[in-house]
Amino acid sequence: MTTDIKLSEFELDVMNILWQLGKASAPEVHEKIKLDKDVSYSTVKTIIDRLEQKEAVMRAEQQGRTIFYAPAIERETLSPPLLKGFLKRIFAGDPHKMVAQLLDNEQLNNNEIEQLENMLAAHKAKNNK
Amino acid sequence: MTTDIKLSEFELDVMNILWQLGKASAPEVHEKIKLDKDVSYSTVKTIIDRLEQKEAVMRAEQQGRTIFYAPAIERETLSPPLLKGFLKRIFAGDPHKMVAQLLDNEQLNNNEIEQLENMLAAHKAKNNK
DNA sequence: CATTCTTCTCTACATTTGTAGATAACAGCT
DNA sequence: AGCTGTTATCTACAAATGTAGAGAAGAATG
Repeated sequence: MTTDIKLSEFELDVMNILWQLGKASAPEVHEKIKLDKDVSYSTVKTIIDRLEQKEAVMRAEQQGRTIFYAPAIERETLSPPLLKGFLKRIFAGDPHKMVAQLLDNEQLNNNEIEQLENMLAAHKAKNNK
Repeated sequence: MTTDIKLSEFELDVMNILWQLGKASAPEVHEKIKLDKDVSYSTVKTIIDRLEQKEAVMRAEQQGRTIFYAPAIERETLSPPLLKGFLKRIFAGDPHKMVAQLLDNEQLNNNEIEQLENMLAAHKAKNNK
């Protein structure tokens, strides 16, 4: 019952910005969002308000009448259930399918692939312990 | 233009069943869905109808008055854009974050990890070519 | 064939989501 | 103090989504 929070795509876009910046005012978030799609300030502010309602963001600070918002939930808290659901829905719960596609889509260079290999090796080690 | 198709969670659940079974009647899909959550036949049928509307499924066969539906879109067609969006929203576009979490959440045994390692090796080889 | 069962079709509705305008209230400048 | 720009608040609305009942229509069976 803890992480029963459900965020929409747009809400996640905003969360992402906040996770990146740590905290930001609504106009700042608007600016960032506008790099991707053309929406009005009001729209963005509404999303932020809803996130506040859902207790996904909090008012962290205030300068004059400008409110700075910060995430009230960490990415690491949200992502596990989301990844699980996504995996299930899109890849029939099979991690291999997913990694395969990841490799096909993202053009990872050898360096990056090696990092992944290291991760795997580390996990194998942990399994064996 | 082509794959500008947008499916909801529930719709994806149904697609998943169809992808698994190849084809199925609405009552069959309902039965499968009920294993996970308790919804009425009507609800499931509505979702199927919407999928048909969206041209994600098609009527493949008819026995008596029972219609058998089949996917009109393959998982492999849908998943790349979805994975991309998901990666961006949930993991700030960083595949490493995602794989790390995948390893943490899914308990992969060494065998499975080795399969992933092979995949990576294959990709490295391809990169070098 | 009359009845019952199954599946489909149609309609409906509350909630969530994306979208934004109108207006209020404060801050900064002249 | 008055004006102007900025940000917040409030309200609204269409579309998408989850949900399901009522009723029709064909299939099965006594």
